[in-house]
Amino acid sequence: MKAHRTRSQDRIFNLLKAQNQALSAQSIYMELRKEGHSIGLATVYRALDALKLEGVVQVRTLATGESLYSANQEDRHHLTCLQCGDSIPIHECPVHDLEEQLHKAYQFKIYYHMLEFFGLCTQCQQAIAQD
Amino acid sequence: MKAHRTRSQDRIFNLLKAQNQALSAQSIYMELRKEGHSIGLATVYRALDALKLEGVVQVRTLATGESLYSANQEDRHHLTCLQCGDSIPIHECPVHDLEEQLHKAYQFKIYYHMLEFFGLCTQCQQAIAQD
DNA sequence: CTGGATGCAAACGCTTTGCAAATAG
DNA sequence: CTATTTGCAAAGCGTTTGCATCCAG
Repeated sequence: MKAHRTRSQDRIFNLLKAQNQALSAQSIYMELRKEGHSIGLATVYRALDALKLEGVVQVRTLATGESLYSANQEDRHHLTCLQCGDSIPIHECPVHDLEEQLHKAYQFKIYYHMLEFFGLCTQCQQAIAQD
Repeated sequence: MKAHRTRSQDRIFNLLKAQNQALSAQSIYMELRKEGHSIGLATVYRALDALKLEGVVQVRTLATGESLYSANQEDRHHLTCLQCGDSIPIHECPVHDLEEQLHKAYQFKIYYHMLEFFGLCTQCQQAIAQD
């Protein structure tokens, strides 16, 4: 078991903790460069992988294939429009009890969950109706 | 509003309906070629987009960035291991009531939802402990 | 001195786009 | 005949990998 955390991992973890929203790997990269660190994109991805496996960073994969990373443990779920891609954050979340059950039933160590709703936002419903 | 559905859309929709598991765009493409249709990969993606917007096809994006498409309406949620990528399907789902509430609260037309759990499977928990 | 961590650039894989040919109505 | 759909090839974009260098212990 590797107890130790590298310098890049520390920097990235701190950056994420200071954030109140999820960041893409690319924006983490650009942010760190802006701060003067000569980090590489590959390192960002490698560090995120490690933090992910530690369970301290969670990932949300967008429909575009891009992944957003965050270190805060809040429930942030979304209503995402299939047409325009807009995401409305919601806070309701009825799955914590289930998480406990699943842990017992499958011996699976659950770090976090993702709950996303897909459909059409009000505007796009109207836009499509007018076609 | 486009009522009509193209030939490719029909073929793909039928293929998906006949399936009891979600398929990637690439495997849909290969399956249709195998059946003798001279379809292009671009057409597959375009048709999937249209079906998605109709609300008759749902998408699940893997951590790899690949998307899986399905036409069945079952609740198929998963426990996914962050290390080995293995997915255990589960059937519990406590979010349908919430869906109704959200529809009313946000005027958002919900087609489907995705509920995914991430962590470590039993094997990977052990493998990591032995490092 | 040695193994891991790092940066860069090239490779990779899925997806999207440009465009001309085929097709539908 | 006009608009839409299609297939192909090329481009796009986020991510991963190969490799030489750097750094920590």
